[in-house]
Amino acid sequence: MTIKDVCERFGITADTLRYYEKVGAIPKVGRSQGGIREYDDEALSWVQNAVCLRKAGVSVEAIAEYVRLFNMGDETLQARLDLLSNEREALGRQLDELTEAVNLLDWKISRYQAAVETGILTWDKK
Amino acid sequence: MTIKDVCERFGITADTLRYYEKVGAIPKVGRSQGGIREYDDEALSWVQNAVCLRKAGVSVEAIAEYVRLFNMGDETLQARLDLLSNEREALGRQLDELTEAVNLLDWKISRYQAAVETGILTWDKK
DNA sequence: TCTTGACTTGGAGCTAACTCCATGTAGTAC
DNA sequence: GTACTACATGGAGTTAGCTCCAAGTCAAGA
Repeated sequence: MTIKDVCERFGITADTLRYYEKVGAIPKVGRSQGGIREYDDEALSWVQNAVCLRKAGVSVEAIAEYVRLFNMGDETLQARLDLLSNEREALGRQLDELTEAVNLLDWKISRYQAAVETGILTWDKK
Repeated sequence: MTIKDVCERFGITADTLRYYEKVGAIPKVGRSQGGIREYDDEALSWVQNAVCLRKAGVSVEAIAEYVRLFNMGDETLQARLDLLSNEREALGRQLDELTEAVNLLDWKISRYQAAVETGILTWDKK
């Protein structure tokens, strides 16, 4: 699979994909004899991992650290577990803050919908 | 209320608060005769709004645009409703991506917890 | 009156995560 | 052989959102 195919599949640019590889957020991808990147299933799942975590706001640095530990082998199992647990916790907090903002917006939107009909914008609770 | 009090209440820095005011993410705050910012209840609720939305990833620009429309008066009711609805939709998508990442991490963590006990890391589903 | 400390301003500096660019090469179409 | 296209690389540039800094003001305390 070429870099173009992978971009299209995940909706990111080739520059981003090369950038992820450069900083280690995905492991080095195999090359053809001409030097062109060739993505196999394993490479694809690494890309998927990076893209999914990035969309949730996990830093490229944290993702790269995970990859680094992974490449060091079995003695880093615990370190990887710790890293994932920390990130998981951070995402849990982010989920709370996102939910709070959604509630705020939903409430405001309900006020505005009423206001567009009645012409009166009010912030009375209830 | 002084800028320091507001910072402590919301867990942000004075620089951030002044920055929000400068770019319009909160309306201009009243000053004492000596030029010092004095936050009243209305100012506080604007700060709360900005902080809550920022934590969820809403851009400072979008927040400032809302404030700008608000200050223009009733003829922008519909525009404000549209803006809020768009941001609400974006947050909904963000919520989905966050949930997906949480599920991914939870699954990986369960694999690693097993691996730390058994010494064997496996990615077999279930 | 002098010092101290918390505030003010405008503007420069910083970081993360891309994004763009110049230059070069490999493989295919004619 | 030549043109074209898609890729490669290293490195510079961009953007959002702060964050820091220098220089100045003001109110309160010794």
